[in-house]
Amino acid sequence: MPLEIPEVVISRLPVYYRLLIRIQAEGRTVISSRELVDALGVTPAQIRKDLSYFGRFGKQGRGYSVQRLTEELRTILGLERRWKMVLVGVGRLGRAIASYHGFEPQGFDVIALYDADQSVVGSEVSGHIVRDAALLESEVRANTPEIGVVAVPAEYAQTVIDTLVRGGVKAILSYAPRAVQVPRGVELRQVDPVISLQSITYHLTQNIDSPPN
Amino acid sequence: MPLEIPEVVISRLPVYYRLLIRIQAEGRTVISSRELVDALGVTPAQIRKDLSYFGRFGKQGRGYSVQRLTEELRTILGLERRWKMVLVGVGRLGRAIASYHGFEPQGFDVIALYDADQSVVGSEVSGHIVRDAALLESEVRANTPEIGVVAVPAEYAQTVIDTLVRGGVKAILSYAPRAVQVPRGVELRQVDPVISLQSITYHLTQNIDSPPN
DNA sequence: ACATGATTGTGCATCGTTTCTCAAACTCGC
DNA sequence: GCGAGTTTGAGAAACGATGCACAATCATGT
Repeated sequence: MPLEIPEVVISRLPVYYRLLIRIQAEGRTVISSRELVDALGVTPAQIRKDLSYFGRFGKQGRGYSVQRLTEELRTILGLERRWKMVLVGVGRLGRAIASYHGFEPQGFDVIALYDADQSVVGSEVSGHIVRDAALLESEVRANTPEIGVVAVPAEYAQTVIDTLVRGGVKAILSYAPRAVQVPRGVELRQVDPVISLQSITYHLTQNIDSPPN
Repeated sequence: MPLEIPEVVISRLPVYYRLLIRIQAEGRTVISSRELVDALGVTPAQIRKDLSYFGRFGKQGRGYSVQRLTEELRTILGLERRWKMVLVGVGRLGRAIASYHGFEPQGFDVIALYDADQSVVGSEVSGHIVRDAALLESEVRANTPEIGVVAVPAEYAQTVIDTLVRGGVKAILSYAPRAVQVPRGVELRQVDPVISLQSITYHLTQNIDSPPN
């Protein structure tokens, strides 16, 4: 059943989920697709259609129960359990990721740090002893983290990803500024602010005088 | 002329550009759309069609001149000049961004840092004296940075963005984990690893036994 | 000079996504 | 309990993006 759901729809669900958490914290109990739209950049029809791929969660004339919908999305997205991540690369960027406090409250635990540089292996970073990247594949196999986070220099990214995949990781979050490949069945997401900036500058260059809208 | 070019096309150009830089560094002078595909996840036809929105850069029977195409993309994307950015929020995340060495070589300069916390205002971070966020709007107006980078806690993100926009910034790169709004004519990109992870876990939850592909 | 083989640029068909629309279902006030 | 007003869910239309296929063009070797 869930195999024909468009990827764009999936990518919007976490946005809905996060907004609902906030609305719930504000004490609202019911909300319509129309009201959800105001905070997001989408149409009511799109929200309704997106949700309709997974079931009928709303009530005509009323809207959606905030609690019910939050729970449904949590289930759909697989956020009722915790997920284990290993972080490879403990340079400047890796350290920032390791010390980021935004993962843990959302159910994502960094369980180990790896680096190939022997001068940092063995040192402590954010409560973890940095482990030797040579041990990566075997330890991933043993500890079965689901997600590998890659923060190594661009030229090593593909090799590290290949190692993670051989170890059995099923998803990669890459911060390396390079196009990389994963085999079918492995999920890949890339975090790349420079790429984002470079599509921004295209638009800034076009609107030499800004549009009168 | 360039106003009907699909946004998806624009978003792929920086990826092509980055790959071409690497190919150029490797000494290749000519490359076909077919070969470009191997490193990326797209079809040759898509690359050709994407490029054809902007002109005819290839030669039949041969392919594209790596140098010519790199230069064309640099021009199209507006990367022949430098761009000024201000960074708002000098917490853990903001410091990591301020010290990131990946922006400057690509033409993006952080010209100033701001924070509302008086205990960090005046201190030095990555070669800049942190300035008072109360001065943000007037100093943005005076110094005309094109891009505002937002790394404040989620609850302040919208307010900071509104201030940046009032000051005349025409693009926002937001690291805040919250849906935010910008007026028409202002470009917005969001960097949000948790959102990426949450679409990953949807797929990990589906493939309880991995697909046989 | 010509034949062979390669590769572009693009019209067209296909595929996917978004938006429109409306019957059905619900709420609320009287 | 009834009527007015809302809002959902989903089929269908509209829109947009992708991939196919091929004529046109170029390089190369004989």
